[in-house]
Amino acid sequence: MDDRPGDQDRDRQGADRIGAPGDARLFSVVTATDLVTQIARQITEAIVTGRLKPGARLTELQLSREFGTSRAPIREAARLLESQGLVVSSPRRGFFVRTLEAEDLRDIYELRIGLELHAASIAIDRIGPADIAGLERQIEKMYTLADQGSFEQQIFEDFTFHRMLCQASGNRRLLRVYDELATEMRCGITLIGKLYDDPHRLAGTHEPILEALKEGDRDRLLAALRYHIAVAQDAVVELFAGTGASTRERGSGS
Amino acid sequence: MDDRPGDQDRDRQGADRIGAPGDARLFSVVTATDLVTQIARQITEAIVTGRLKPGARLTELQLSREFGTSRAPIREAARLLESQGLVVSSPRRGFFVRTLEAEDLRDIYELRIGLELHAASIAIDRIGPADIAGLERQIEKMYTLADQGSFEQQIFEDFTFHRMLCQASGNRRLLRVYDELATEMRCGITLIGKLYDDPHRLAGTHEPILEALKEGDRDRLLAALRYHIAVAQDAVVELFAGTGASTRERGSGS
DNA sequence: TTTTTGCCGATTGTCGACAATTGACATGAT
DNA sequence: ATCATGTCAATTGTCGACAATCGGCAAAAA
Repeated sequence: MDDRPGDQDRDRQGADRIGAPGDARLFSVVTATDLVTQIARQITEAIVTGRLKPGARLTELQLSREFGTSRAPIREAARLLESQGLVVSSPRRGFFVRTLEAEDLRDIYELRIGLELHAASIAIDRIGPADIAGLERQIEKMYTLADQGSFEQQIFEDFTFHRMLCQASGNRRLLRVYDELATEMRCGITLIGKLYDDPHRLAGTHEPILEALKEGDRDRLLAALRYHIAVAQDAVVELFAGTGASTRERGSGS
Repeated sequence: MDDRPGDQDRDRQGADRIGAPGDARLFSVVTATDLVTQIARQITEAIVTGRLKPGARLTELQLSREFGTSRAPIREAARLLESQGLVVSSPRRGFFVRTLEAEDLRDIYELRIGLELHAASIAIDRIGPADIAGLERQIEKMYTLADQGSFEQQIFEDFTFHRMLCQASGNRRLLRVYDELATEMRCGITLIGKLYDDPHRLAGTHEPILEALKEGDRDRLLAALRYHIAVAQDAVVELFAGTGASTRERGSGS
């Protein structure tokens, strides 16, 4: 009776050191990801890119026809997405793409402030040169993408920056919570459309954060980060309110 | 085509106002909860009470025999638990009850400090007399349970207090994150056994928090809360290290 | 006309079975 | 003795089908 899992929650991609150290890899790992993962990924993609509108109904039969699978993997993928808050399930009516109210966005950003400030406060004591260099490169990437690059890419790289910050805290659970929030934010942002008029400004607003982090100035770091997120929050909420106060269409009758 | 969910994420129990306002309810609602929910609940219960030891292997067949159902509900329940971090799944080996390392506990409590302090900082501006009264009652309950009451009940009521605090923030997502953390903490605490020598002390340590909250003194509130959680963290981590540095048994051979 | 009742289609909840893959063991070669 | 290979049981991944349940519509009664 073998009763121990192979690896707990190590990164699935981290299949390094196969042979002797320093050998050039001949092949890349090939993973047979199960249908559940693929389906969940595709649905997530459709939601965050806005191809699937909030409130859209998803029936298992329809999805299974579309994916060419049986309903079982669909169900599991849907449950996965439900636990991430991307869809909600009405007991016997099916799944619906999550609708975001203005209140939800407020909650998300409010929580995000607390989370990232805490992460930064921890990270400033633990961060090493490698992490700082990574953050610098990330800002660089954002600048180059500001000239050429889609809106979605810019948002994505912005999220990556903040993710790296959370990662620098060394707290896995904190990072997981950030990831959960990030999906929800993406879900809400894409349906707003253009967010920043000037992409360069988006890239630039990260520099004070990095500066304070480099100098080890906790107060300035927290202030800069709080300001940065609050600005984003105001922009999002305002734009969101402008587009109609809710992603859910009002009921036509009654 | 009807394309709107009946209710988004309102409480399922909240089936009030059936008839005219003020009528006495004749019957209580009867809910036919599906197998997945029941199974997930039972497994969770078994894990947090320690009946299922960390690292224990769970095969679908065994569980389906035990529950008397097919494997489908088992699978979905297991996935649900996995998303909550109570079990981990090795791709084709099955599910294993999550093992907690000392590092995990450190992460959990570290995150908890950030989360609850943020919650308190928000709540202090929004909290009303009703919430404060609720917190007071909760402390009372803890005192009475200190004399008579099981260890698990005391822990449970302690968690309830902190949960109410998070709830007072009015931020649904923050509350959700706390709930996630709470299950993980329960998962780790029960296997340690007795935590506080004096249950009265456990109840008493909450009073400074409530006092500061009542007076609207933010600094004192945060300090009291930080101290309270840090004490708990130290106690847990220390006891945890004492019992063997990890919930996972070391490999016997090798 | 309004309300109640019965029915029906649509959709999920659950099941049993098959196929694919894994890890472990035994066998054979070096 | 050690390593590689082939085989096998165990377990998951996936499928198609059946039954239970729900929401809505139409018909009948008031």
